[in-house]
Amino acid sequence: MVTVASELLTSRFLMGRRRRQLRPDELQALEACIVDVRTLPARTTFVTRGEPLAFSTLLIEGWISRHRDTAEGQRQGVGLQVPGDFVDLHGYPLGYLDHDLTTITACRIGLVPHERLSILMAERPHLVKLLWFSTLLDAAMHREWIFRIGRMGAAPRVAHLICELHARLAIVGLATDAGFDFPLTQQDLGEACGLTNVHTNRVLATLRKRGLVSVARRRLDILDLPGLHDFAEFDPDYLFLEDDARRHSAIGRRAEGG
Amino acid sequence: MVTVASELLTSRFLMGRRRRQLRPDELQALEACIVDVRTLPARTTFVTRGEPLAFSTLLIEGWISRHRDTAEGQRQGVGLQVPGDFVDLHGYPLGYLDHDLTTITACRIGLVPHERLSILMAERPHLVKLLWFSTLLDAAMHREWIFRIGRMGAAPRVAHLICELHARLAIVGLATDAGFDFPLTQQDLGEACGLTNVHTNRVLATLRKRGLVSVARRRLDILDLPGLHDFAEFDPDYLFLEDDARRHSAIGRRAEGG
DNA sequence: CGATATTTTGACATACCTCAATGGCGGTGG
DNA sequence: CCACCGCCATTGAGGTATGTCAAAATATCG
Repeated sequence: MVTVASELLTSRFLMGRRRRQLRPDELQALEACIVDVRTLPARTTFVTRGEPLAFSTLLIEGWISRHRDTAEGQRQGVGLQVPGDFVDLHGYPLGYLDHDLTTITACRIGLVPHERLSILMAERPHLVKLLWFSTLLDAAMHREWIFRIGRMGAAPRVAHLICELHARLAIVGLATDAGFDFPLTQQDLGEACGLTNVHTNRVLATLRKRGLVSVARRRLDILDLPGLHDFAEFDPDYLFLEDDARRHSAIGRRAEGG
Repeated sequence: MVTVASELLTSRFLMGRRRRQLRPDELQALEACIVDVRTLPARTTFVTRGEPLAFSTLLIEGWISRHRDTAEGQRQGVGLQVPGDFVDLHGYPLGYLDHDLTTITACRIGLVPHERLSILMAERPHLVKLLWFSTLLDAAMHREWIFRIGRMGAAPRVAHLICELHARLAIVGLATDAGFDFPLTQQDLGEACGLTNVHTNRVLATLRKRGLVSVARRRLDILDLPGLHDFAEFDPDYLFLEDDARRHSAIGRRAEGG
């Protein structure tokens, strides 16, 4: 388990995106909005569709799934959240969510009352623009997911999600180009890709045979990152990474004419 | 063609959602942000992925598609915009878009410079929260699209999109429970649903045979709205409609215990 | 009224799903 | 430390929804 360098609960928020635009006083103001820190066990649904919300949740440690379920018990993932994500900030302007939030691993979360956000709205327009920006990152990822599920075959689809998770974890210091801790079951992965667990299993077998990635024992090993990016036709423009974050690893090299 | 009652270019913005929260002075302030009105011909791409943006676009009349294209020329729709939608307001916090914007019909659009939005940020926090809200509606629709494409069969999938468009057009006065003008080709519809045009054609045939909807000559006739909602398992919670808008037609009746 | 885009139909291919059984790993308690 | 139990991963056989390719019919536009 990697230790966070800074003491701040918000230390990973917007890391690798527009964090440099966060002035120290703004960061302090945001940090001060976190009135409580809680630990949730794995596989716990803590926000349900339609429930009125008075708090938003900053994810400090752990993984969270956003999902919608059918009456027949089928589940479609609509997002995956990793440390640094302001999981349900959109609950503040919306008032309730259209989907559920469930922990995948045990999680540490910070609670931010909506009244505090209203104070920021009035007093800190520049910070608010960054908060707004962070909710739009989710929307951009949603669009990529629509594209992925709508037009890509199963194997590149899974590969693409792995590329996305790698890029997002890398910028918050939780992945290297060699791999990362990976708590998703094949069931979870399938739910995020619109696939059954059985077919997800077969896809992972082909990705391993192709020498791209290997998933085992809650760990994902990247065998060939450029090959994986090619196979998935991964272009990280939609993640709105800072230039620095893109140069630090193979992420985004393709766009720079490699 | 329906005539807009009010003279305001923004008259349909947030109509049926939280428009009542827009105070008259806020509406005026927003209207004053529109520095230019233009007409675009049908089938014109006017914003491309990655291009730096200095304006956002309010759609006054016409239909617009948001989409991502593959290298091989396949297209996946990631959103459809109808009058009243602030099409690329998210370009303001993001700086550029991750997708393209293309007109489907000829369109009237209002241009809003980002500097004007920055002034609103500083001076009108309450209005900004409503603008933020409106961008999150897109995100909520994206999530529903992920669900639709990931877990529903082709026929309910198309039916669900039709339900969504009906609900959205109804609240801005462009649809009745009998139907609405429908400029999408079967190709367009397929692109929005992750289907081929051939299969979309077959799906529309079955929806007609089931007595649900009939699409012909740029017009969509609803034959059985409750039946359509049932078939699509349509629940409009994700559209964040005002209570009034939900009571005015069959939209949302199901949620009220019908 | 001709040209072009769109819709419709058919035959065939295939990617993914379903159901079902087996195998392996990890945690828990004796 | 070992044995058990439950979850998760893996494999197989067979079905089906949707895609592909191609041609004909029909609408739309200039």
